[in-house]
Amino acid sequence: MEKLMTQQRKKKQPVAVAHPRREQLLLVALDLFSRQDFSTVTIKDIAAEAGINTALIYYYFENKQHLFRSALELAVMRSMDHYHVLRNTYQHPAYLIRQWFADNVKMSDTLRQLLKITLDYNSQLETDFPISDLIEDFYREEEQEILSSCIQRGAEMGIFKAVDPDAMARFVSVHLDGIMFASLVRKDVDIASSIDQLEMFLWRHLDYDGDLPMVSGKDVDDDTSKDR
Amino acid sequence: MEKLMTQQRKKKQPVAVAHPRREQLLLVALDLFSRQDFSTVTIKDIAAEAGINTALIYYYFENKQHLFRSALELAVMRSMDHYHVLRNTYQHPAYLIRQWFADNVKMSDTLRQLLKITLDYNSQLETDFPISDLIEDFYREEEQEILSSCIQRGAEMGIFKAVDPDAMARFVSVHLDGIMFASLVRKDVDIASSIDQLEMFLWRHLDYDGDLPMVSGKDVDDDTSKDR
DNA sequence: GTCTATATGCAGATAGAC
DNA sequence: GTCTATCTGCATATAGAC
Repeated sequence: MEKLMTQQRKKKQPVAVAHPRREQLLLVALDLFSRQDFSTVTIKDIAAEAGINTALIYYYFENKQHLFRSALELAVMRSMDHYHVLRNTYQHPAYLIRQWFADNVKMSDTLRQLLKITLDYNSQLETDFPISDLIEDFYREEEQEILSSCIQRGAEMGIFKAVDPDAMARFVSVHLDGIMFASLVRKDVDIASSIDQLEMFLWRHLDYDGDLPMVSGKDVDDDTSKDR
Repeated sequence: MEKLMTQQRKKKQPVAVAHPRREQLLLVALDLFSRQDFSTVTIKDIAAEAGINTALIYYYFENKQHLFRSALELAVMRSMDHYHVLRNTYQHPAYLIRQWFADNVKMSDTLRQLLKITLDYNSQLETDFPISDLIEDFYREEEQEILSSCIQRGAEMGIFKAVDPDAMARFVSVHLDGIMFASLVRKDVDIASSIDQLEMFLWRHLDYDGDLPMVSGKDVDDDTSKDR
């Protein structure tokens, strides 16, 4: 019996959007995997949450690990799509950076999920198929393609002080991870204000007053926000 | 049959040091739990690594979760002891802060373990006995007792610019978490230089040149370093 | 495609000898 | 204290009817 995923594998689009049931399963899995971890989420849980039978999952996915990987792929691709739209919507470095921060606040749930799942994955499936490529892509998009290039362009335009763009981008990105992590393990963390504070720090280090008018009405819509 | 741990529970010192076998098990567990996570580390693994029989673990610990919790307690207490010694060794705010950074580099393995285990714990045992108290203690010691008070004292001495000490301490502490997290999921993270960079940022924000002579020979010894 | 029924294996935990 | 032997339950995964 030729199964579905072998066909999926051949396509260039690994995260299926065409198959509604498959996608539904991915979304359910993503949600569960982000709240608990790989081992505590059972196939039955996922099936129950999706309202289908346990065995059906094995029609759409080879096994639990592949389901997990696919769910993670979906999450990463969504975030990267978002970044991509963001990059193409704003040209001005300061605007783009400011909007990037705002989006991170809006997407904080999704990002926190991603962060937690990534960490799980690392300790669970080290031996198996790699995931690092996905994660590296994600961070490169975020750091190099957005932050670093903005900082560099801003310096060339003369509105930012010249700093090492890569180092600065890395610093901000690492701190953002810290915020997400802290919000997972500590009660008294306010993500929005923490990100605000991070933004202030960045402006200060770029010798930029950051006193931009908020670009309202042009928000890049976060289509994952309806998850909650 | 009255088991051992009931006696342990009565003592004021929950992490046993008196029982060598028990402590050995905790150390082995700590090591394994930090590399994999709660579900993938089996009782058999721990027993095998410790060179004893599976059943013996249940003589020393009620069940797997209690073993896990005890191991985490041990790790937290060790770190807090370390902080405590550090606090009592250096009085000068700038020295203490500088040494705090240096120690974090030296203890980075331990801290990374702690961070990962904490996150695991949160997603595994939410319903069970709480761990938040331990973690909160740990962070308070690190942030409030060391960083925040140093920043404040430095400001009173006139060597640091006056900033909100708690906010600044929080920022540094969160960033440190970010570094540890990043080093877990990304290949190209150099902990030492990342922490160095964080230290630079702090000095800059305190308007302090940070050009202290290194206090050599007075290092607070890290007695957990022999783990590796 | 979706289900029922079931095989398989393994991890956590216990009983009890020594 | 430490072991051998074993129970129990549950999660992944498969076979096969519809």
